[in-house]
Amino acid sequence: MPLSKNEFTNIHKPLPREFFARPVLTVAKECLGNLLVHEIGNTTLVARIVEVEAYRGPLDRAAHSFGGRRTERTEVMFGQAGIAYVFFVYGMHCLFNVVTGNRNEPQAVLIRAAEPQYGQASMSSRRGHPKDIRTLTNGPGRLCQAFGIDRFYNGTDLCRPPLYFAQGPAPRVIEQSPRIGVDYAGTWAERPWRWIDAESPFVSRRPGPKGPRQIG
DNA sequence: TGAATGATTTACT
DNA sequence: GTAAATCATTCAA
Repeated sequence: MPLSKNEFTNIHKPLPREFFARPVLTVAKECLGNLLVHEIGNTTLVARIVEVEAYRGPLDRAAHSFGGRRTERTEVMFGQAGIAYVFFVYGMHCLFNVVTGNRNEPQAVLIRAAEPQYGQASMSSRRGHPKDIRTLTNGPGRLCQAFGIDRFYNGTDLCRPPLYFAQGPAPRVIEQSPRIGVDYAGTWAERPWRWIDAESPFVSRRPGPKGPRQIG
């Protein structure tokens, strides 16, 4: 669905730092529907966020900052909100997060999937022209590749170009479920800290055995 | 200095 | 459904 004229005018207005300087569970849910914008080369890439996860900090076994672990990699999560936390995993993929909360609260929102709005051809090219356009951006690694987000964006400010968030249309129905791929975190992995736009075909995984829970 | 491993994706049975 | 790809980060020694 294309953006309305009003939504289009918002594309060049980055969300302010105050949006991110709130508890991670709040920010994660409110990221849904907002736009991820990347001005790269002569192209502007825009996609509507439809799937996120919260990584809550020292008490969350699934978070890199579990136990207050502060290393070169996790350092940006201890800083101010609105900064990118991008890390490299499995020897081949980058994952994109935005830091939330106050300083010294090492928490972040993982952006897992989005719906392309503008610059789809550029995304497709970067992804190797897949047949199914959903695979352009329906996973955290795929989204990074489509958007040209690499590890060098770690620590950059997301409250200004070239990479930033903008206001977009909120989902009509939001569902939540356990986070993906963090079973090792035990019962903390079962906390329903994944949120999706229930009506989006770009969500990375369909409802699990028990299914996500509708919350509005 | 070395070994283990991972907030994934892809190809294949 | 399962397995391979592939390397920065982490921690132990």
